[in-house]
Amino acid sequence: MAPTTETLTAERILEATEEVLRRYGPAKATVVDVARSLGVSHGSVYRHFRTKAVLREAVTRRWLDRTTEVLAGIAAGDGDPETRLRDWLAALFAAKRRKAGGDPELFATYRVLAGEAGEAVGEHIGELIGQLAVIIRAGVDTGVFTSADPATTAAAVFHATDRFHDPCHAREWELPEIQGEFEAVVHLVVRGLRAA
Amino acid sequence: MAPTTETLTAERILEATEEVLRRYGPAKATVVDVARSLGVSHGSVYRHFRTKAVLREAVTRRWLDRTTEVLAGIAAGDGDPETRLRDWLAALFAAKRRKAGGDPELFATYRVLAGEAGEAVGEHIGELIGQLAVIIRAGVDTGVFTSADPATTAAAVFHATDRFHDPCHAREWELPEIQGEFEAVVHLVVRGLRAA
DNA sequence: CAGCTGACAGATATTGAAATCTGTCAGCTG
DNA sequence: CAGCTGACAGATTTCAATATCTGTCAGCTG
Repeated sequence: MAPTTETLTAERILEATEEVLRRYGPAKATVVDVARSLGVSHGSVYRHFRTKAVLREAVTRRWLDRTTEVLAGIAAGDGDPETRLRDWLAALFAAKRRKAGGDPELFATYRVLAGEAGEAVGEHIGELIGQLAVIIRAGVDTGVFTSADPATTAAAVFHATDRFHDPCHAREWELPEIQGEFEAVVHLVVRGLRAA
Repeated sequence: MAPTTETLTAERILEATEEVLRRYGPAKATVVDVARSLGVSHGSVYRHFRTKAVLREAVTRRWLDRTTEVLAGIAAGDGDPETRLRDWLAALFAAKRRKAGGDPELFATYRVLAGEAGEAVGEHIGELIGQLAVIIRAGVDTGVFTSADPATTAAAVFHATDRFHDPCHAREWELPEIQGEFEAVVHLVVRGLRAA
């Protein structure tokens, strides 16, 4: 498709793979398609990624990391912890909702990839819970939150809000009442964190 | 299969449909199979259920109602509301986990049916949230809980625990850490309900 | 005549042969 | 000689022919 003289790098292959996935979807995107779009033989792709699964997982990881970075900025902020927590949860929900609603096909594609990816998703969730733990610890330190074990509490906050970030609930994010439900859950969770 | 002299009733058709679904799964269970297992022609089945979709939804409703009944007993209890809430949530989670883990194929079958059913699932969820609202109102009345609007709060409690009852999370119910996660979320939610 | 049957039209699912893909590797090329 | 190619074996997917199913209804049966 686009025969270039440039060197074939892992980076260029990942870019091309993302493009092919966007165009053909997860079921029909093949390694041969990726090679074709780079103007090389598929054997060359296998030089950089041992298998198709490894290539796909690398694409998934990239995609997940983009979300992580944005939220890391909020978690590392220095404002009042309760506001930071609310902002973080709202940002996560908004990002997910935007992706799912804005380009449903691409979102569906990444949902399939995430289902295939072995470690990647678990690690991503671990990072997000780690960010929540930072916020909660900050709250405990300033005396606005209570928690015997911030890591466990962070996981609880993450799971209590699963409905608003786990892709398996994506269909429900279109419902008109979803924003109210989100606010009610956040209200309940924040109350549960407050120092007695 | 079992030609009986008994009258053909909606009840008997539902029973046979459940059996056929259990045996063949949701993809291969046909109206013809149901009729065959009752020893009648498929035209007779259509006399009681206008379409295959209506028949399947009726089966789904039956299945959902079995869960509702068990929990209604707990919700209507007269013990301390916090304990009642904990028991109710634990019973819901235990029931789901037992069904999903005990007979995964049957559970997968009902998951497909629930996905097809239009109103049925929404109504079922509405009933469960209604039961939670009863418990929360009891807690507000006795002064152990605080809630400006028990109906909204009940929905928030239900959604905060989605991870532990929504079938889309069924795979995670096998994880060893799930029980701890459940307890952490319940702890957080109960704290959020307590009167300040 | 109330309830059931079975043939039918259009929609959907199954099947198996042909096409394509994955992953490997010996050898070509710059 | 480092990096790429393209043919290959076995696995997977596609596609079109074939079979089955859904929903209807005129007519049979007890």
